[in-house]
Amino acid sequence: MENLRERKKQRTREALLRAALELFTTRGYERTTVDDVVAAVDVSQRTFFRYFANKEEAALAVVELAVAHFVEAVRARPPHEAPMEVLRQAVVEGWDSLNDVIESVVPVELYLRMYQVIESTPVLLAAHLRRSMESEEALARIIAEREGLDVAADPRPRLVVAVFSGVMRMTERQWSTGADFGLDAMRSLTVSYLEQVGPALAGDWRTN
Amino acid sequence: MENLRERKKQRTREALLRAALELFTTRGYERTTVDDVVAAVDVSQRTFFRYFANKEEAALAVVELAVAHFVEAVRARPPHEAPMEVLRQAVVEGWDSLNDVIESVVPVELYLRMYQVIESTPVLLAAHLRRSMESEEALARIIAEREGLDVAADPRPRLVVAVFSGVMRMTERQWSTGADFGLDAMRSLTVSYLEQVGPALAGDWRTN
DNA sequence: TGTACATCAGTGAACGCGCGTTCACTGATGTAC
DNA sequence: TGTACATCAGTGAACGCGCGTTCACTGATGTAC
Repeated sequence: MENLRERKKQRTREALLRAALELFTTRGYERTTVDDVVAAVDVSQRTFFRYFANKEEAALAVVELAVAHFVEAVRARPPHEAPMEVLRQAVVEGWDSLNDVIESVVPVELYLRMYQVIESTPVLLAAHLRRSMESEEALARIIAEREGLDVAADPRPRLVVAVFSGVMRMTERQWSTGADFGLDAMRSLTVSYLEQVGPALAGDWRTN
Repeated sequence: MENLRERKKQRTREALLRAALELFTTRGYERTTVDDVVAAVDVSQRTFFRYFANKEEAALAVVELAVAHFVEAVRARPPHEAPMEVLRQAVVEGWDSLNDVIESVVPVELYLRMYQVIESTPVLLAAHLRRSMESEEALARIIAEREGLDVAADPRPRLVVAVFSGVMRMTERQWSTGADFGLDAMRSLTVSYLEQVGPALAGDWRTN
């Protein structure tokens, strides 16, 4: 950002990203070619691949942003909190600031629509899930470090993250296919589901 | 299977599948073309696509078999068992019979090697995760039905499956990258992790 | 048991397609003096 | 403030590649009589 060259790069990247999302969300991911995107921004195809390793990466860039934001929120939790509580607090608190983070790059409304495209496009959903797996590993390491544990020796950090991520993925799914599709709805769905995990795991539901 | 034509089809399919797995596991998935596979079996490329919708499907066919086997095991659990127990029992018991199920199609050793290829090939891992998501939905419906619940109204069936699947995915990952890579090791890893989920979720680990 | 017809797995060759790569190049921006 | 050189984003055109599709066809298997 410090000099003109950097600012120009930033602008080119954002123009590409916005054009890509606009096309993906209106025409569909599969039916948008990289050539369509570069034509919209009026740069060469080569330039696109300078900013994004592949088409997929452009589609998922904005989700990556949200994930990074969440991971940072986890890192920032006070050291006395228990693991599950750290994750829960980070995700809930993350929603509050997410709006601004997204908006600084691309309209939130576009982000939300892109989310639905990802969930409903098999290749994108698949890529998204694989990337989520990678963030799980990162989260497990953060938790382990907080607790002074070694991920290779103690499975608990990975376990708690795996459980948490399982619930989050289910939340994403329900959210993206549901009627109320806004950041607030996601927030309350998250809270509600995380509250119900305990009871759901416990014994026989019929005796409750 | 009833007539000659069916038996021939079966044999063609299995020849293609075996050749594909053999090539994928030795040369790698990306560096094996569909043309390589059909050349090994000496049929036309067109024939390959008659049996597998795409290259990916051939690579994941044998995993699909194991998943279907597990889903059946879940269906077969006695009605008095609690949800989490159903899943746990089904997966543990599933391993016992899995060997025979796999072996009837392809050598188990090839199956195991293919598993490692899937875990280490980004596109395949991504596709595998997406498919797993689909089985999660099927499992949730089975659990809901057992309990006389509606998946749309009560999130607990999906929650318990999401948690279980999160743990299973972590198990797969640890297993496939670990030293002891056999069906028995997978079984004991599963049991061990499922045992530790409760404690891992509970409060502060340091007080234990 | 034989004949006539229907079905359908497999053929082979050609092709469209879009992703991602490659190259030598241009011109704007940055830096040193 | 000006000059000379270095850096590097962007160009444009061409290309390789393999997946997956298409077509009209052949010949083996199945079925009806």
